[in-house]
Amino acid sequence: MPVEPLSRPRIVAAAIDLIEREGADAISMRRIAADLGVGVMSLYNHVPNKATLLDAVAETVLSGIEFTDDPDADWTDRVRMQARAFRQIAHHYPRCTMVVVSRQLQSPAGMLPVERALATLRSVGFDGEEAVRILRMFIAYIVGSLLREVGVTPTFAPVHHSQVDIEKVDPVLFPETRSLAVELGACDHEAEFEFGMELLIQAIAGRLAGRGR
Amino acid sequence: MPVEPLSRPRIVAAAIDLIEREGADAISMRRIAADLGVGVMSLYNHVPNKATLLDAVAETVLSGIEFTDDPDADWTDRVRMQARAFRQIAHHYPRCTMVVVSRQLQSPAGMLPVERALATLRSVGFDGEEAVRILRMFIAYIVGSLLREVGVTPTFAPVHHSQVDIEKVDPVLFPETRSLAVELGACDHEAEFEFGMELLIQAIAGRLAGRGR
DNA sequence: GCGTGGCACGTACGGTGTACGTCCGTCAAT
DNA sequence: ATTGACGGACGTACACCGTACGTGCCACGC
Repeated sequence: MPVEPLSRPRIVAAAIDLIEREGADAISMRRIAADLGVGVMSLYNHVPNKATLLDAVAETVLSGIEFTDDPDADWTDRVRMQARAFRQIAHHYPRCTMVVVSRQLQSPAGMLPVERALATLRSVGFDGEEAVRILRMFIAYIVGSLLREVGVTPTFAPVHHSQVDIEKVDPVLFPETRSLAVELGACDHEAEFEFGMELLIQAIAGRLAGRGR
Repeated sequence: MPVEPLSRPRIVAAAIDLIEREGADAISMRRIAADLGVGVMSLYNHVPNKATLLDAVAETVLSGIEFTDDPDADWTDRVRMQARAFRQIAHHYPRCTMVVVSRQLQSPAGMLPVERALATLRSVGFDGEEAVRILRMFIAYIVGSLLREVGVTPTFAPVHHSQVDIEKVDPVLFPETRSLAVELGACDHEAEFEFGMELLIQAIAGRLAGRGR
């Protein structure tokens, strides 16, 4: 039986699968090869080294983003949709998120979202420099949010939902932290993300209005 | 001559030093021990394992933040100062930044900035829930910004200041990216950070005003 | 004097990424 | 049909990693 021949996409897929099953730390060339039922060194016929394999993982994950842009919609809705699409990767590939954000890559997969966002911002009336700045700000916010989301479940450890043991914090040194312990302990990532995003949209909308005068 | 006895702070300092000199990837218990002129296993008398050593690194770096809070200043200035203080770590310890943000820790070092920020926000009039949300948004933005700043110099590689080879991008597929290549290539991190921060402050100021009516 | 406990250290084991050489199946040119 | 080249799968080997474990030293309380 001719098993599917080894190929770069198959290797990348196996890597993603392994990361999602056992976490980013568990990944190794030997484990990937074993999962594929193949010798370790065979991988190197298709991938130059581990680092570029991880780059390929990031690129593949990123290219899985589904952008459904409606040019007729309100521009704020278009921004919302694009930001949410980006965040979706954290749900589809939670364990891969750290790999993606910790590795800046220069490829069409990373450029397409950029192109879409710039087009949207420019169509609203922002000039080039502003569009780039606003985009960078959005990306920083989204990346930071994703890091928080995945950071809270590094290994899907026992729930441990409160970051800090309430009893342990000194009420005189940290009065606010103490009194807000319950709010700090719980975190509805979805709501949190939407809250910040709305604030950002509102801020750039204000900037747009102030610019029109 | 009685060389300074081995101790946890000395080990942590050596680790930070090593990371700053050779990058986060170069760190290993053997290298740290060698730098200290000491056997590898001696480290384990003061540190249970590598993971908690890195936690200690993060905590030490974080506790180096200098907060100079002026309770009489305008609250927007106080927020500005706290955000900038946080970002300072990326300048003092550029190579350590990734270690810090990729590791959520629960310790006074991580809690003090939180306490300060919450106190500031509450003093302005935000209720607990809002203060936590706003703080989380700010942290997400700052962390994302720091990641961008350190990501651009992963190994202090040859300048390589333009993320993408302008010639390589297809002008029909990526018209905006192409026409904004120069803006995308250059990035004044300081200005970029300030821009986003001002937008955020403006946004929450607007929220505060709207809340007062 | 004599335990005793902390600390530095060496050795060893199982893991990692990957350089290198070898083997074999396929295909082109003779 | 024979030969030659070549690409891909694979095994071996090396340097390095984190760390469990045992050994020896030295300063201390009794």
